[in-house]
Amino acid sequence: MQITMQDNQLFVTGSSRFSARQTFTCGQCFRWTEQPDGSYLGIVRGLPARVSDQDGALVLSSDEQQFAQLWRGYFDCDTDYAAICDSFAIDAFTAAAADFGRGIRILRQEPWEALCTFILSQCNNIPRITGIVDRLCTLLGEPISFEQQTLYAFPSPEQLAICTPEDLASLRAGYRTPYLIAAAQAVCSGTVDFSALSRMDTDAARREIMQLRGVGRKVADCFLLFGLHKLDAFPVDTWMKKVAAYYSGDMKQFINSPYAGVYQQYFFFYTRENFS
DNA sequence: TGCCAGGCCGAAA
DNA sequence: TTTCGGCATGGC
Repeated sequence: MQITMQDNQLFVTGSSRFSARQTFTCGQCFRWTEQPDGSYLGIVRGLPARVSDQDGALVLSSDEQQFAQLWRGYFDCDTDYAAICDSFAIDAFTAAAADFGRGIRILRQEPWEALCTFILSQCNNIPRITGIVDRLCTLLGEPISFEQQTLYAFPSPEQLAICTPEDLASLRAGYRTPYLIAAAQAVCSGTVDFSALSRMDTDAARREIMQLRGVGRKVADCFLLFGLHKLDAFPVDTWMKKVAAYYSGDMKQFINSPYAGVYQQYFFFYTRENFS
């Protein structure tokens, strides 16, 4: 990994090229908004940033200290994605999927935010999920000024735990609203402990988080992958069937792979763009 | 207008 | 264990 500073921007290059569009629009996160110049604005753990890519480099409005504290981990800069991509390519379909999504990084998102956004994702579409999350942050999140704009941090569990469904009616999240409040209360009471879940193996963590109302196998696996970066989380029995319908090969070697969760996102991105 | 979205829950078979 | 209707809402 190489880091250079130029015009108050950090350029990060490594073994794999980075694509802001692929990383932010592949469906793993819902809080980065595209700007007219093609860059993206977002907030992670209360810290705002502008992110873009240039010749495969990750370009970040950050200093080196903040990069070391937050963005290096968030963008998973120490993982060799080129090697992972290459390992996918065992036939024409997987090679095409890997090449198609070669700029994706599996972000290390804040667990609480990932849990909420994937609770909201159930039986929903990405534009609407994005809208609900945006309204949630505008309603309850801390406003933060950044480059003459106001961005909103993701609200804390404590803020959500004291809300009633009526308080959140403006989100228009439908039957998902009580699930969100219940999750917040579980986090506040210590029933759900992200640090403890992070230390568990994937199956144990899945069983724990599925105790929450409104968290089934699909939401749980998205939380495990995107919130806890457990790359072996994999919802074989849900949407992957749709992928398998397009794909006649043997899925077992993917399901058993330590990078099964990463496959999930590459396949999802590839099939969504090409088959939907 | 009608279909369906990156589901989950609970009842019934 | 599997199947199925209901659930809120709104993109397309």
